[in-house]
Amino acid sequence: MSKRRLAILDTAARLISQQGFTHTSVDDVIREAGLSGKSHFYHYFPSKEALGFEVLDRQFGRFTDRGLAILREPMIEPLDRLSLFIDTLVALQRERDARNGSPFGNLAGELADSHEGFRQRLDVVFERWAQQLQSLLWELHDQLREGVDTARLARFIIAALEGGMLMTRVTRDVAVMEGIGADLKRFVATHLRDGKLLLRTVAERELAQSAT
Amino acid sequence: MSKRRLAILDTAARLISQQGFTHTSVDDVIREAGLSGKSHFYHYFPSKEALGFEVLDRQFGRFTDRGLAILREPMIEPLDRLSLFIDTLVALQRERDARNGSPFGNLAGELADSHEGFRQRLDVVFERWAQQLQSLLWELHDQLREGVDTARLARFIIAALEGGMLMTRVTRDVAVMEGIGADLKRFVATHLRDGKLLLRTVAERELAQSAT
DNA sequence: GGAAAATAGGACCGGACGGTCCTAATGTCA
DNA sequence: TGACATTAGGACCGTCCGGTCCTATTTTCC
Repeated sequence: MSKRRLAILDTAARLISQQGFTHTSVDDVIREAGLSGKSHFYHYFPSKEALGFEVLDRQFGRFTDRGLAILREPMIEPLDRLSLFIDTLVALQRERDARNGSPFGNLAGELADSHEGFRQRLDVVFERWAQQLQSLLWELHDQLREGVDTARLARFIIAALEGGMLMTRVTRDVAVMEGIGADLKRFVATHLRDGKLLLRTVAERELAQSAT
Repeated sequence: MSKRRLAILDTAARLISQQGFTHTSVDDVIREAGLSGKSHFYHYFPSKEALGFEVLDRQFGRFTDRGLAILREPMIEPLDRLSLFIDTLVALQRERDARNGSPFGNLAGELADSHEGFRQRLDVVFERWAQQLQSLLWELHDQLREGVDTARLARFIIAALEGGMLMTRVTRDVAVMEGIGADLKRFVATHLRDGKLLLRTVAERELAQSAT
């Protein structure tokens, strides 16, 4: 994969997350990526749609490596991993000044009904995400109350997070996302045998670690 | 308000919820509403944007009258009202074959970042919605555990529902929405003093009513 | 009957946009 | 040196789209 190609993908990813797919023109990408013209762009990608698909795939790859990876960290306790993951998404909203939201949620909102190709890819994205969460919940199996539907809980976590990012984007208020993160942790905690155990925040986790 | 005007608004609402605002052209509306041409449309609306704003306002009006109204029903217990409201949104997804999702969430996903006018209107929509939920939670005040942040809980409920509708639209699977509705009820129940009290489903409510 | 609103129909404009085509210079590596 | 990918630059096309303008006819209501 050439450097240019990567630059185009990164530029497009940024523009799409800022303006949406429809609102991002090929000319925008060409200008922002410093290409010389249309033919330069079409030298690397057969169509705008193909670019969009690749951006989505790439974005999910990054998310898998950097975001979902937290869920698999072997050195951290499962519950703390989940807590950390939620904190990461909250922090992401803060960094972006409560703009942009979730790349997947945005594309879903924009194209799920009108573009079957994107819908299917997003379906896969959410399914993989749910699987990662489910794996973590399985690890917690002996700490979980009986009868917990892990698949359902995994989807609920995603829905709450995506809904939270959507509302944060509309209200432009990071506090919304913070509240939802906190509530979500408490909800997960109610599925534990020791019902009173709340998920620790990052700060508390670091404190506990430095104490040992 | 003339009949034509209303017909245009209804047609536009349908098209926008199916294809999104950007993807719905004025010519689409003209064709589907049976207008004679551009001038006929622009006789009633100054611009496509104005049409969009009015569609949104109207849709929220309907939602307030038919959806949020459940939250205010004086003859039903507050908890049952909330349960009914959640069931209503789940049923709506079922009716629509897990398509379309929430009109507000869709517009938010499509335009929150790129169109300030829509963003502000959607902000108001979510705020009013949250206020209605909060009023209901206040009614429940003496059944609630101490320290429950009603504003935060109200926003969480909306986020979970909107996220659920988004995921349902992507997966095309109503079961997703059903699971989220059920989990959401259980989450609300954990805020009650009697922690074991689960929110009743519509069926259970009717059973209980017919028994009295 | 007359004014005003509603309906009808169509030509047209300017801009955006996805995409094609063509030519030519420059770099890269065997 | 020759083959090939990359970079460069621009002309062009067809389509869609929001919006304007103009001219009539029909309906509604005072």
